[in-house]
Amino acid sequence: MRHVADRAGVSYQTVSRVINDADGVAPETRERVLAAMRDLNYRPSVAARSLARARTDTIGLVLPFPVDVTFANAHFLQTVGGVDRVVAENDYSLLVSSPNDEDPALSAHRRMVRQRAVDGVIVEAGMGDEGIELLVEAGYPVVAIGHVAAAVPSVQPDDESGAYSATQHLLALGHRRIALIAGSTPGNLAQQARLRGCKRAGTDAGQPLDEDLIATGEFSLESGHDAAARLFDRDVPPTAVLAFNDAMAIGAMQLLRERGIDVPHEVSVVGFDDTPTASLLTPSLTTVRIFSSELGQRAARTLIGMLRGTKVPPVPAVLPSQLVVRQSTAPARRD
Amino acid sequence: MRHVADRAGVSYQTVSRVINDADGVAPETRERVLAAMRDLNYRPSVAARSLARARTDTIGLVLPFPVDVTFANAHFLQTVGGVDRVVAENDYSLLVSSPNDEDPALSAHRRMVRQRAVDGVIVEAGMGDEGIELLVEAGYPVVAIGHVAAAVPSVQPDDESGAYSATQHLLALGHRRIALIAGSTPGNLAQQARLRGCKRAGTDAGQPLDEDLIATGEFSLESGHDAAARLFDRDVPPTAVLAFNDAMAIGAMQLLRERGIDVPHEVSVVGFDDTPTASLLTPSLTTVRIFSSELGQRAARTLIGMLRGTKVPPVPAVLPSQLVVRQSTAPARRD
DNA sequence: GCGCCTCTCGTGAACGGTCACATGACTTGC
DNA sequence: GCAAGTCATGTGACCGTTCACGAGAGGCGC
Repeated sequence: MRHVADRAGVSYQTVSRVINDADGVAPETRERVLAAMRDLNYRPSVAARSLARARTDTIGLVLPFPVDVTFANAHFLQTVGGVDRVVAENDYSLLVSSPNDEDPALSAHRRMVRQRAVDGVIVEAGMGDEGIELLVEAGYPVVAIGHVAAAVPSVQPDDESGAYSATQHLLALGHRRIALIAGSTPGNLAQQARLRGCKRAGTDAGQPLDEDLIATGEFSLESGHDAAARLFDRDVPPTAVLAFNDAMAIGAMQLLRERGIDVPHEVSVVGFDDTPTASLLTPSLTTVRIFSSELGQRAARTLIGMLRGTKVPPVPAVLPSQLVVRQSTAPARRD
Repeated sequence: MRHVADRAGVSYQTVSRVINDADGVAPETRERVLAAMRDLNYRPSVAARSLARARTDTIGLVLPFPVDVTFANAHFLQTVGGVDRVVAENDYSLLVSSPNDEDPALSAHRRMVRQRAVDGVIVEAGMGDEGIELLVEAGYPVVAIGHVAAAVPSVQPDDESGAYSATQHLLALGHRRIALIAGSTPGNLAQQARLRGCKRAGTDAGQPLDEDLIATGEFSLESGHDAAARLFDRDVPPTAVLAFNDAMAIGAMQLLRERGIDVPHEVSVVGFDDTPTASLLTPSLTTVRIFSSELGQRAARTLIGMLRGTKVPPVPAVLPSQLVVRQSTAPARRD
C-alpha cells in the first residue's frame, strides 16, 4: 500500500480512502491512485484489514454432516443455495465447516470457534444443539436454520402444520391405514414437529394413527425403499404412505413399482420438501413444500442484519409450509 | 494475548510459543499459560496471525455454478466431499465462492482474488478457463479438478477411456444404433474427451457412431428424460443409450419406462459417474465409475503439498475410470 | 573460579491496513 | 479583509500476532 501511495504521490491514508470508496478524495487524485494500483498489481490484504477493523466480512456455515452427505439432501442443498446467494450479494464470503468422523456432534463448531475467522455463523440444525451453545459462548452471533432448542434467532419451516395438512389430505381421501416413514433420530426437533402434526391430524379426525405403521429411514432414497419394504411386508399393508422427505417417498414409490402396486390407485404416497424432481416423476409426487431456499436466504439476511446492528426479533421466524397436491395421491379404494 | 501473558506472569512471546507448540518453553510455564488462556477464555486472532505469518491456512474452492446447482450434480458433490475431508484433516479451512448471475464465467474467481483471504485455490472445471488464468496472475497456487486448458496442476478422470470402454461394451453386445446423450456445452473439455472416446470406439470397431443419434442435455434428470424423448421419437430409434452422466441416464430410463420400453431387453442404457443410486435402481445401472471423491482428495492433497513446498509434477494426474457392468445393458435383439 | 554452551524467556520491529485527529488551502458570508 | 466553514490530504497510534535477536540463569569441563 505504501508503494502505491508513493507511486501516486499521495499518502497511504489517501490510498486507503480510495480503496474504501470513502468520499473526500478529489476525482483526479482517485484516478491517479487507481492507476498506481493497477500498475503495481496491488491487492489489499484482508488479513490486515480484518485486524484493523476487527471484522472479517466472512460468514461461517456449520453443516450437520460431511459435505457430500449434507448436500445429498435436497433440503439442505436448497437452503445453502439461498444462503450462498445472499452472502454473495452482500459481499460476504462463506466459510464452511463440516464435522469429522471422530467428533460428529461438535467438531464443526469447534473448528469454527478455534479459527476466529468469521463475523457470525449460520448453523444448519440437524445434530444436537450443544454446538450452538459453544458458538454463542465464544461470542458469535448465530442464526440457526431449522428447529433448535438453543436461544438463538432461527428461521424454520412450519413442519407441524405441513405434516398436519398432508395427513388431513390423506384422511380426507378416505385413507385409514396411513403409514409414516419418519427419520430415525427421535431427538431431531423437526422430526418431532412433523410427527406431532401427523398425530394431531389423526386424533382431530377421530382416526388416531396406528403406531405400528411408523417406519424409519435415513432420509435417503434407499432407506425409503427399505422402510416401504418393511411396511408392505405386513399382513395388512397400509393404503397410504407419508414420508418425511421426498427422497424417501421416491424410494417408497420405487418399491411399490417393483411389487406391481399401483400409485396412486392402490396406494397413495406423499413426500416432504417439494424437491424439484417431485414434479417430474410419473406419477408426480404430492408433497409438502417448505421453501428451503427462502429459509436460507432469510437466515443469511437475518445474520447480516445482526452484524450491521439491526435488531432481530427473538422469536423464530416461521415460514408456512404448503401442501402441493399432485398425482401420487388418490381416494382410498373401498376394501 | 497481552492479558494472558500478564496473568501468567510471562511475556507475550512466551504465550505465542505455547500457542504454536514451539519448544523451548518449560513444561511448568506452559501449564501456567494454558491455565491463563482458559481462565480468560482467550482465542487467538486469525487475522493477526495471518497478517504476521503471511498465510491464512484457508483454501478457496471455486465452483462453476451456484451452490445449489453445483451440488445437485453427484460428481461435483463427491468431489467436494473429498476436498472437504482432506482440508479438514490438515487443519485448513474451506472458503467457497460461486458465480453470481451477472457474471457467471468469472465472478467466483474475481471474488476470490479480490479477497486475498486464501493461500491457494481449488477450481472445479466446468466453465471456461479464463478464471483460472485470473487466479494464477494474482499469484495463487491453483489446482484444477477436471479437464482444463490452463497450465495448472490438475487431477482428472480418464474420461476418454471410460467413454471408450462403455461404447465398446455396447458394441460387443451387438448394438449398432447407439445414441449418446451428451452435454450441451461443446466447449467443455471433459465432454470433448468423452465424445472422442465414444467415436474412437466406434471407428476402432468399424462401426462409426451415427452423428444424428447424439442428443444433448444439461446433466439433469429431466434433461435426460427429454433428450431420450427426442431420440425415441425417431423413425428408427436407437437400441442403446449412453448418457454422459447418471442423472441423464436415469432420466432416459424413466422415459423408457413411461413408453413401456423394457430396459435392458429392448434398449440398453449406460450412465457415467457411478452415482450411489446407480446400483440401487431396478434395473441397476451400468455406468462408468470415475472416483470423484478420490479426485477431490487428490486435488486437496496436491494443493496442500504445493503450499508446503513440495514439488508437483506438471503433468495432470489422471485417475483411471472404470466401466461397471450392471443390469441395464444386455445383448441387442436381432432386428 | 572462569569461559562456554544450552535452556528459557524477553524485547523491538514488522506485518498491512484503519481510525482519530491535525493541517493547510480555498470558499463563503458579512 | 477577516473569521468561520468546507474540502482534500497527511500524521501518529494501534489492531494482535510472529520473527529475529538478545540476555540471564544454570550446568559442565578444565
